[in-house]
Amino acid sequence: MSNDYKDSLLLPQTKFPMRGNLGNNEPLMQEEWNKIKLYEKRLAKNKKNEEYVLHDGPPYANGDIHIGHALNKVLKDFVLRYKSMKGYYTRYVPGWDTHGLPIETALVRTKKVNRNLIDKVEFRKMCSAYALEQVEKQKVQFKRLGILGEWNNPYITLDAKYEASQLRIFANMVSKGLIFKGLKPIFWSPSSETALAEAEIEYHDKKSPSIYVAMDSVEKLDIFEEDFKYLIWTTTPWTIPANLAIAVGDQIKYSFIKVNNVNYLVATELITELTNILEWENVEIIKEVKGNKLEGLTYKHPLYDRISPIVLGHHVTIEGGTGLVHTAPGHGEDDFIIGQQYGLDILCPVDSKGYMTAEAGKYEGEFIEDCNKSVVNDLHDLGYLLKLSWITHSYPHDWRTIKPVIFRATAQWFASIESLKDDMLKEIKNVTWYPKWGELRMANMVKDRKAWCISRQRTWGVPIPVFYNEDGTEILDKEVINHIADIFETEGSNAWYLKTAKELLPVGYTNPASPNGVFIKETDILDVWFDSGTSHHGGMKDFGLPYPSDLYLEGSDQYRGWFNSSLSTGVASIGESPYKTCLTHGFVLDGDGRKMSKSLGNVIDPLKIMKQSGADILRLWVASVDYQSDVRISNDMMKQVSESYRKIRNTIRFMLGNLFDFDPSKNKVDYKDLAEVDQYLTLKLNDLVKKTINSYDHFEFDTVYRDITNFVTRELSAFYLDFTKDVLYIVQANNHNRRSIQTVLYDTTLTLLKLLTPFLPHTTHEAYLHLPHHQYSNMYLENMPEFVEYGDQELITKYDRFMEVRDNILKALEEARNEKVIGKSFNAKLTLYPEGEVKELLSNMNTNLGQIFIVSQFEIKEGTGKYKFNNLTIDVEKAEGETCDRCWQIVEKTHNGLCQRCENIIK
RNA sequence: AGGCUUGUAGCACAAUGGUAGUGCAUCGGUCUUAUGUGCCGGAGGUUGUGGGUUCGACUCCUGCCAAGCCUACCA
Repeated sequence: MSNDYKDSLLLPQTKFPMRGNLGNNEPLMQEEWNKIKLYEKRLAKNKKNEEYVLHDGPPYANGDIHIGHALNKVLKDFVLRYKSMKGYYTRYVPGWDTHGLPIETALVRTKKVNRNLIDKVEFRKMCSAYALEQVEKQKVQFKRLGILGEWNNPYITLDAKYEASQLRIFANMVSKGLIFKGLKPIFWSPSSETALAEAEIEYHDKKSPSIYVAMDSVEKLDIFEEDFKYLIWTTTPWTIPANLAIAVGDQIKYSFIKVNNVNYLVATELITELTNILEWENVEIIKEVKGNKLEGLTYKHPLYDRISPIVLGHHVTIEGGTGLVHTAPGHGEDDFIIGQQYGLDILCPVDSKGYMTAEAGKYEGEFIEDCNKSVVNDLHDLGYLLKLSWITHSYPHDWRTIKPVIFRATAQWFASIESLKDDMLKEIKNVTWYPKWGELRMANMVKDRKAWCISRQRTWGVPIPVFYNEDGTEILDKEVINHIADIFETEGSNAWYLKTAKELLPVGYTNPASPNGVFIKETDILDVWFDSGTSHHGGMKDFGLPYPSDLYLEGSDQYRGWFNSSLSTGVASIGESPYKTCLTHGFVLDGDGRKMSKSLGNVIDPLKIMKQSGADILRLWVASVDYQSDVRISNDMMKQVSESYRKIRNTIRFMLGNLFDFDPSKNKVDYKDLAEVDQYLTLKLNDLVKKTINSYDHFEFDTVYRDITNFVTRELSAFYLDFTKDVLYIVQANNHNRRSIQTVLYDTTLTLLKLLTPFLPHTTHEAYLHLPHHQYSNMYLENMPEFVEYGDQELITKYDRFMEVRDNILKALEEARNEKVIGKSFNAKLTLYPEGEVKELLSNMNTNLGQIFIVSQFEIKEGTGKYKFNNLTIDVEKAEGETCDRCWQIVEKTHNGLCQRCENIIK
């Protein structure tokens, strides 16, 4: 019986299971890593080496992590693990962004907190507790991904130390004159008397008056020497008192038209529409003029004795209205920007409750809705109103009171960007950007940037540490702010609310503008982008990490966000970008390339994937995609990645199995003594190392993934591991050929485990523990393999060519199989008839070719065979003879069922 | 509307301006000494689309379409 000899074979033996069961095993492994302090161990190993710092961008502490977080953190772990295994001293301090509106609203929603009734400090304490809960939750989820770092020593923007650090940057910027106060229109809710953030706005339909108003031109023009009126349209008549300009589009064509002996100027393309709406008859088009010719002309305000200019506005369109836009810088974002450009006042004759102020003249005291009526009536009486109708349109409302909101200019704090721009642009050039277009995108963004509004009328954040004097002037004093920073550092920012101004100011502080020693505290807080934007200090320098960091790695939305705010504050305070390299990843879309959303039901949950398939599967997906553009994820893709994972895992398992009796310290064969094909494999592996290290260095993880999987499938599984079985299983344990092959397998296994550890840290560690005579207690303590100069390029060239010839031979064997000449290749007798270059090649092959082709009988002869290829013809016949019960080769004659080779071995 | 980006086989990715390839999936075959495994082979493409430059375009230019990020707009 053939089975009798099975025990005499050296079949693979390993306890490394075929299935990973990652969902269950990974958490146990992570616990173990935590217990043995793996992160610290690796750091200690690199202690004396060069430092490499990836500074973590803080995720917002709210909700479960989503697939985008997973992509981000996994990519970071790839970099960190790779760099660590390269020997760099690579600390990783994770961070969290914990202030801001979403947490305020989460409390209001989930904990039913009534903001109007609760004490400010009490509310802030609740926010803090909630944020820290979220941090802990996300921490667990991030760790589940297999990310190593200082999870017990993170930077959190609500920490007292962090807040203090942030204020010191603010103080620094104050001392450089970069912080100033100005007016800016923002969403304002008269019903709740508060500023609103965009997130607190709901859009509802609202019925509004729609009015067309004619305003008298002051000048007559060379090209049109008659009086005329500028025609504007608005749905907010109450803003007419604040009108300070009319905006036109510079490329839009306008026409002077005559209707019932009155001349109007309107956009040419809107004449027909307006004729209908205004029920005009006999419209006479007189002259056309381009918008840019109108700039600088003036008109009379219809209600006041005021002359205002015609200005150019990029926002002006001909999609509706008249093509001339009523402009009130105190009541609209664009109006405001144009106002800035033209040096207009920011007139805002409306108080916090929505009543007109004295600046509105006769309308003082009227609520805006009433003012609408008054203004319309007056315009009508004065003959400036051409039409009043009512329209229903989508309009912003206060999400709580469901009452309409208005745009209202209010005093805000700004950080000057203008004076930093040149330095920022210079720094952008010095940063290395991945992908390359990042530089362009960033530069464009910075060029367009206006002053940064850093104040928010909220509660949950870092207070702006400014006091007001008795005369209303603000105290912008570096020393004072640093003093506040010191207080925050020990007491936290609640001190701002718990202490009086006197207690907060330095002892004995006086100011000429406050002769009675009375000071008022600012109530605004800092924009959360200022929080996270200063993390290069609070989360980096303060942790003993160098400035600038080596790498920032975030999603492409952060060009506008964190990269930008960090660069601003970095250049402002240090004069240098906080990052040397900036690497961005795309967004995760569904299988069809569409954005994920709850309503579409196409959201993929990383926690679920990890539970079902494992973090290593998720990580391998990250490795497999071109993350620098947008990436897709779908169940099909996860299936594909799982297949790929199984291939890798099983190949490693097979190699481990064939190393069960291999001790490198005793059995290792020197390179020069390896069989030729074993040398070839060593060289191919060496090439893989070179390519892979290079790809890792350039953050090209998908190339690493592809090169490795190709190597595993082609070089190993389909070639080397297939034919070497005839040696590994059959010959004596200590046979030189066998040890030679095992040397390659050992080298290959260890090298692959090393190269794969950034991607599959759980799997490689598990496999490593099953690798006989491994050196360290943990895979992660190994270093990356290094490229070796063997100087044997000729051997590679020769074998690469041979592999092409091999393809032909395999084809011939396949055809013979289709013709039922043979089944498995061991049944075959293979005869080659090479010519020319192939003949030369084969004669140079210093190896057992029959073994490589896994045939029982092999010959090279002169002549012509049945299967024809370039410079090679081939015959495949059924091998005649008897099958050896042990090695299954067909030989001419067996003794007791064994071939000569096996008989010798058994003895 | 503007800035930036992406579009190659079912999927993931390649291709100094020079015959469109690799892996996975699929289909067919084969082994059972890697067995929830291995090996071999086949099929699969007007490179989103219309123009242009060129002897020659996946590659360069341009219009359009689709998708994504960020701005802005809705008076």
